[in-house]
Amino acid sequence: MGSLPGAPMAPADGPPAGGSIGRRRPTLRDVAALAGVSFKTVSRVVNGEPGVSAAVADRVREAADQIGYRPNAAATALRRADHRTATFGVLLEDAGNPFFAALLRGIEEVARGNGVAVFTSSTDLDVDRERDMTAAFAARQVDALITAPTESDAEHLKRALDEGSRVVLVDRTIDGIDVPAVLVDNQAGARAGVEHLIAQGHRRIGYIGRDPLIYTSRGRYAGYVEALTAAGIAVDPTLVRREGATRSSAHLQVEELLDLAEPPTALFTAQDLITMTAVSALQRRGLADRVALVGFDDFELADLLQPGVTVIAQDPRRMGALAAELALDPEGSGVHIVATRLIARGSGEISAQ
Amino acid sequence: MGSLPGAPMAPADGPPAGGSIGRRRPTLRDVAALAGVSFKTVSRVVNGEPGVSAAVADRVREAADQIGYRPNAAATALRRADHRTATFGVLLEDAGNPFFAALLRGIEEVARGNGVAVFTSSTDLDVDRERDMTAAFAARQVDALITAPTESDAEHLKRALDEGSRVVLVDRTIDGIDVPAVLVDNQAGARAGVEHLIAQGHRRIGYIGRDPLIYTSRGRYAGYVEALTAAGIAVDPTLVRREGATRSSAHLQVEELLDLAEPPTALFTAQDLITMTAVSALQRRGLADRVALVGFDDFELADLLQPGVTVIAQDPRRMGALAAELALDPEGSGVHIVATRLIARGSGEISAQ
DNA sequence: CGAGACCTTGACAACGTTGTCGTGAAGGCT
DNA sequence: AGCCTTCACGACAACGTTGTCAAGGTCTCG
Repeated sequence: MGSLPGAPMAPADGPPAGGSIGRRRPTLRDVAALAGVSFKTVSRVVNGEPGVSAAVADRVREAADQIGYRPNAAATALRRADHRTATFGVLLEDAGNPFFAALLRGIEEVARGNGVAVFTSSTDLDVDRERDMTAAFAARQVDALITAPTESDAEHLKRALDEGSRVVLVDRTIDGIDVPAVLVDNQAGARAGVEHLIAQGHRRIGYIGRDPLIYTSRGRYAGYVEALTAAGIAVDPTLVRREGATRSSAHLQVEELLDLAEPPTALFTAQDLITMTAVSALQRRGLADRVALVGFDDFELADLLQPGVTVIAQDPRRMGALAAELALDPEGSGVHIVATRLIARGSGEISAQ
Repeated sequence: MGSLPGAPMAPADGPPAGGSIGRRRPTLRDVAALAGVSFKTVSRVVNGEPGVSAAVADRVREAADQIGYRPNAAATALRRADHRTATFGVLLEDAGNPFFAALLRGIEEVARGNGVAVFTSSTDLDVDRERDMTAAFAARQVDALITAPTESDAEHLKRALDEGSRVVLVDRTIDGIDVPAVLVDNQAGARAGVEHLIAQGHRRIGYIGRDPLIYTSRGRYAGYVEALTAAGIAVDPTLVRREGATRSSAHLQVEELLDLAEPPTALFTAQDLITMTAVSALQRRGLADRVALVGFDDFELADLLQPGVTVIAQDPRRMGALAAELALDPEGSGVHIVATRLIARGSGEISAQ
């Protein structure tokens, strides 16, 4: 709409008084004029480059403080040979999910410590949105894109690479692109969880997970199968539900499992939201103390429920921090596996019969 | 304190032998050369400006697609008269807290719908960090800064305003600056919660909240006092704890209240994390069914605890969306109050005695 | 004391885009 | 036919910064 610079609402005097009067942001030239040097010298001082005498440097710094000079990020990004912007783009499934929220915090922390600002966006597994936001971040020349990719198509990421951004995968990986990644051994984690249930004597163990399209979902299901197979238990397809994308559908699937003629005596839930949903369904039926439950992902209050919920915990904050470090380091590479651990709280220790 | 320009060390970028430095990104000129027009014409087509014949426009679009042209955001931001960057900065206390996470999602959603990218950072109530990040976002010329300010000093926000960013406050407000805000009536909400407890016959109601320095904390405490006073109950300072900043200290304070010679028969907790902590402490003592509890903020699983936790719920997603809309609209102004509502789940309906 | 090396500083050209203005051609009107 | 307006397009400056190079001064050393 309004295309011209907004009409001056208030004649607010510049932050630190003096210097430039207009509301125009002070530039290198303004500082230079005040300090009586060339603007290039100011640039050198601001950037800590050598070749400026101490006396001049002090004078310049004083002038810069006085008029409140702050470098223009756009001009810097435009002109710099390396095109660095001190900016990351982070693309996760859902910043509202505690797992991703913690992951984001881990990234933020490392980024801030290095003077890097972080763009965020949630994809909600929408591939178009993912592509759009990748493009939006690439257009803004992020130094690195840290993403938990939704599907197997890597074209948009390749393009971001081509345009000079680093790419780091987190939580999920993808074929056809060679970039650093921070992952968890989903299969081993899930296997440990299911083995834990088997150790309590369970043989009919239900599985509720998300769409196999999701990377983590595939690994966790593989771990479930592996644990059963290793124990000589056949995988019973009627006990497996793999469409638990949303909360309500997960609820339905727990109900279905419990309604079977021969219901499972234990459940393995492959994600935090599904676990919460399962707890809800079990409680509603008064089965929370009878049906064992182990969930992938730790979550707040898991220890305060009755019984406490046994989980395979990840360390999302650490995963985020690690991903950010890989993003910062031009040499960073390889697949980094962050350990999971089983936290027994009661629900997973309910024995069969 | 990393700053945007001037990396401390200039690691000589990849040896020329490295070779994999991405191809130069195509520019307006590249498209122009391919289409056989001037680069200004390409600019017009890309921006949908009038004054280009349909035939030429088609040719230009084709050329742009062919070489994968994407506008350089830095150059645009630098050159545009209005300095718009289609970028917001969001500065909240903690993106890991479910309340703020939901708020962020609300902002994201509206922003994405309008082609705006969102910078995020958590302050953890650290004023220095808040200032630094405000500066970092302002340096990147965000169109708007949406923030839940920590303290009463508005200087850094005034400066962001001066430098051309809009500022929108959310969840908390601050004196000495006239900008739009999205708030909740903390006092009315807390009063409703405490009145709910009074209606169950409670007269010794403990209060556990955060530092009065925090805006929301002040309003909620005022609501507590107001409800008691209206019911003719004197405020007993021994029942009031207002330093529950961290989880562990909140735990301590619940313990202290319960250890009193005459302990409270009900608790009002002024924030989600404190409420969770209180639930934990009550459960550990086996008092969850005897001491009533109402908390400010709704949270995941509140309905699955035994008993379910009665809360004063906010609508953080809506608050975020509203804040983003105010940020988008150059005419947006005023203080917008989003309603709270009491959700009874059991813990708040435990009667005295 | 002179030559070269070094240090400090400045002039100037980019970076990729938008804003302003100019120009030639086409079209409308008298 | 002549003049004015409109249209399509291009030339060019400018945004605020960094990279390159050169100028002038000082220092070192033979």
